[in-house]
Amino acid sequence: MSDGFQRDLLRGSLDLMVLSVLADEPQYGYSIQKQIRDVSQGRVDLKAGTLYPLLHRLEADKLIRSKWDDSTGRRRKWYELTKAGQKRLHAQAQEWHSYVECIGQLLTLVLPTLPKPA
Amino acid sequence: MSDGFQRDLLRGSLDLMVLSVLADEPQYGYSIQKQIRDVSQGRVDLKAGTLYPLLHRLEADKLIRSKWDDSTGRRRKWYELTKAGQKRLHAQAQEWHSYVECIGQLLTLVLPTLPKPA
DNA sequence: CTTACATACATAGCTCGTCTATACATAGAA
DNA sequence: TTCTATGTATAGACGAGCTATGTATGTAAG
Repeated sequence: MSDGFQRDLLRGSLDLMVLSVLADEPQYGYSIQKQIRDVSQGRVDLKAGTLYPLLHRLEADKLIRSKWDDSTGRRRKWYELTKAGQKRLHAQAQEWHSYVECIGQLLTLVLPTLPKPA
Repeated sequence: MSDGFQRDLLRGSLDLMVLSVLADEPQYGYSIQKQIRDVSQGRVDLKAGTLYPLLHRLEADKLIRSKWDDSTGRRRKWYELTKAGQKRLHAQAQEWHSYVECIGQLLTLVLPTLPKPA
């Protein structure tokens, strides 16, 4: 993730990120990478070595499915959510919110003076 | 973490949790574990094999310091934040809020219909 | 009394997601 | 033609958190 967030923060939420950018419409690896980088203002910059294995894992788990497009000079592998992927996305989003709330409580409990999120 | 959150969510935020429960007052391992379990309503239940190595790592990094208390039958190792630990805590809290906001944006951008956090 | 459980700390070894490094190939710009 | 951006891919290293196990004491139940 280059600069930006410390590496381990991503762990466990990268799936959520990728699934969520696929929620709208099918995309290919490189465009997923770019969109996440843009939305995060460059602070989450997935390397190829992170993204592609992740996509392969999601596909192996039947959460996304892929289709090659060789019609142009650039070979692109398009991914889209499966039904299971949509379910997983919603479940993970719920869990994420719940987790955030949980940490937030811990922080406000013991550190009421801590600077609040913007 | 037993049931509750999927394992990788904790990654990168466990340090933050432990540092934050130490912000108030010195505590020993077992009490840290209990407090985190209580605040999270049982959903973050650190195993000994997770907590103690983590504490040793934090101490090796000079973010906390320890002192044995053998005055009672129960040997307890009390930990407290160092100055560096306080700095790290605030930095990590900031980063956490920033990261949460970032993910939140991604979720609302592509999934405006997603259930909001409570 | 002795059995059981909560307390209290510790380490060895495993898992597996993310990272770095490397590889190959095309399109477009300098 | 040389450099950059695009586009996908894998091998190997790293390391945080997990499981399993070990030791030992205080306290309550039977």
